[in-house]
Amino acid sequence: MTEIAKLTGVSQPTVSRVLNGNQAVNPEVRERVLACAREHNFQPNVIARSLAGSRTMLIGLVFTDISNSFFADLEKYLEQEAKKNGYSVILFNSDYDWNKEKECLDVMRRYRVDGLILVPVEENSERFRQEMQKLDIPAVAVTRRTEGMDCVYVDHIEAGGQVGRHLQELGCESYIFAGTAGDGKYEGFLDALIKAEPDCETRLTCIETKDPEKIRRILKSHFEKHTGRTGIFAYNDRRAIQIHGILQELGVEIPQRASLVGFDNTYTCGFLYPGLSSVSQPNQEMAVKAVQRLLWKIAHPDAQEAMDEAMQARLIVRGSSAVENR
Amino acid sequence: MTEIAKLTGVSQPTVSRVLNGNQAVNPEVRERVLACAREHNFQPNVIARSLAGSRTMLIGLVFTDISNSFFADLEKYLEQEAKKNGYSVILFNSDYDWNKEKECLDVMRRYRVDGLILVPVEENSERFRQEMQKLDIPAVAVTRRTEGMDCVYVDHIEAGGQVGRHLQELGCESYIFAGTAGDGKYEGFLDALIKAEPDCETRLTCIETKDPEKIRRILKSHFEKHTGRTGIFAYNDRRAIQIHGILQELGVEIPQRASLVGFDNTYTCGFLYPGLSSVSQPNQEMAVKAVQRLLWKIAHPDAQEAMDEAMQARLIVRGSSAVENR
DNA sequence: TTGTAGGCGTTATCAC
DNA sequence: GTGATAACGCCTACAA
Repeated sequence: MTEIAKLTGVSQPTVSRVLNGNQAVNPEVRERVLACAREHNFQPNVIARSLAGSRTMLIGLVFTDISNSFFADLEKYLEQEAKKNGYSVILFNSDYDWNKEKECLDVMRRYRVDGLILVPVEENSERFRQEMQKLDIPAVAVTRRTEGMDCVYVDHIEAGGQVGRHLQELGCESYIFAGTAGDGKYEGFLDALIKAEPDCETRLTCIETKDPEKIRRILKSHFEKHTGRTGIFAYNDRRAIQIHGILQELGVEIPQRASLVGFDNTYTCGFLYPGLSSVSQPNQEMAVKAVQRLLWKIAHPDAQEAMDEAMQARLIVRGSSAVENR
Repeated sequence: MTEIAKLTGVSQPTVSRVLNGNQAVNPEVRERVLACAREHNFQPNVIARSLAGSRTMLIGLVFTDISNSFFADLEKYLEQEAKKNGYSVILFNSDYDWNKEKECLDVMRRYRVDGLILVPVEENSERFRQEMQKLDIPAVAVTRRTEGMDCVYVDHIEAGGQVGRHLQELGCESYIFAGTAGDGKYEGFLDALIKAEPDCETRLTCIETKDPEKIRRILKSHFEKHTGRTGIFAYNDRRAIQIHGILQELGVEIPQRASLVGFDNTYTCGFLYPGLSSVSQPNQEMAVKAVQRLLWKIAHPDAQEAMDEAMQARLIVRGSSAVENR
């Protein structure tokens, strides 16, 4: 800037004013300065700007694992929305590790990011709450409901319910849930089933392991015992795709004997055969909402109430749980 | 820092020296300062540090599309390696759009990133070369070979060759390549085929479209006409998975009538049935190499020669192109 | 409308 | 060893 000031024969602050366009300057001077800046492809030093002003125009992103395509997708939309508002994103993975997450947060603090969007590892632990308090940076949690903190997420319980009702309509005789039993998806799923069949819990198996070999054995013995239709709900597409493959390998007909539903509606769902039914999360909307809320919090630092609004997921039915397939 | 200085009764620069640990300070003072810093959970302002010193400790990452799981995976390793060396990453997507890429680069310049790792949209265009020159930031291209610029990438031609030879060994009567004909993968694939069967080009079909319906029609008519074994090579797993599904839908036996090979070896490959053969890129090694090279360039700003080292891909054979499957 | 002065939180360069 | 003091590149008064 100083250089441009010299070249155009004005003072450095004037250059600043022209480039930021917020204050009145002589049109003639403005043109001269702009031309010079363009000519030299001047890019303002945002580092200096950050130091002088009070904003860094940085949004910190902390994911558990960006190589999960669901998060990768989300990050794209977050970045998009951030950029639209003049912000850039700085990104870290916590690897589902609380200590790494803590480290990430420290680094964010060092960078004096204006705001934080994160997928908390321990969304409701006390130490997480304390850490966030100590950090004192406007933050929004995504994907997970976080008590006492702004968050946007889809209602897993409700989504699980949708899946439960859907599989029930198909006339399943037994059910399998692949994932953690403590999950909201499980809860909603089970609740929906119980509502219509109070005794169904006896016909519901939960596969918690991730080991493909174990999953294979469990499924094999299950389908040897059960001849009727089984409704399977996997807590994410990755797991669902895995099960999809195992079922094919075992020669279990999809959807006739096994009706399968995944979660996240990743692009692969439509590519499989039969297509994988899956619960679609409103990714882009979540991203937009999270960024908007964050910007609002940045603008209103002493707002009290935390936003806690569940978004609706939508079940996309494909071949793997088609109602009729004859 | 100033505050800590006051609290401990030393000067601010001394605090700086203690915290950076590079200069000699009185051990007693050191302890006092460290304790105070810990107590207040002091996080140095890297923005100020960047402005004062000459390094931002930021590495800019420009991807074409991080929602592609191959890139997402790569970014994880890049970030990991960067962090290991004290760097943080700031991330942008170019969306395969040259103008957006240019914008990203400008923003990187504004942030005065110390170095740049990018997946260029137009790896060999003149305007890209000029832009990089103008930018004048140490940079390394990943994934794509880039004339005159440091780059780490896998040798697509060689990889295509591996696939060609593999499919040939299976005794295929015709071949399909799904992807852009100009690609290195295609080139190597074709070369390998021609080497053994000079006339094979007449039996090679190229599917360039991305439209699933069109792909479906082409495959359908192909397998109506050809009864022998067809070797199919898709330029990435995404496309391969799509074809995998279509083949199943059409009732074409894999691998007996259609032997399928993808590219990237994403996690889904092992989950499909039959498992999808795929070319595995050494993701982590590429990431490490890229970061290391970048750090080296940052340390040696006026090094002349560009590194241009191709890495080896490795074909992972699974059920979709199993040699025998009876 | 414009220039001058001071400061943002560090690092770097001096003397002491 | 340590404390002044001057940058770093910009923004925000304030004064002219």
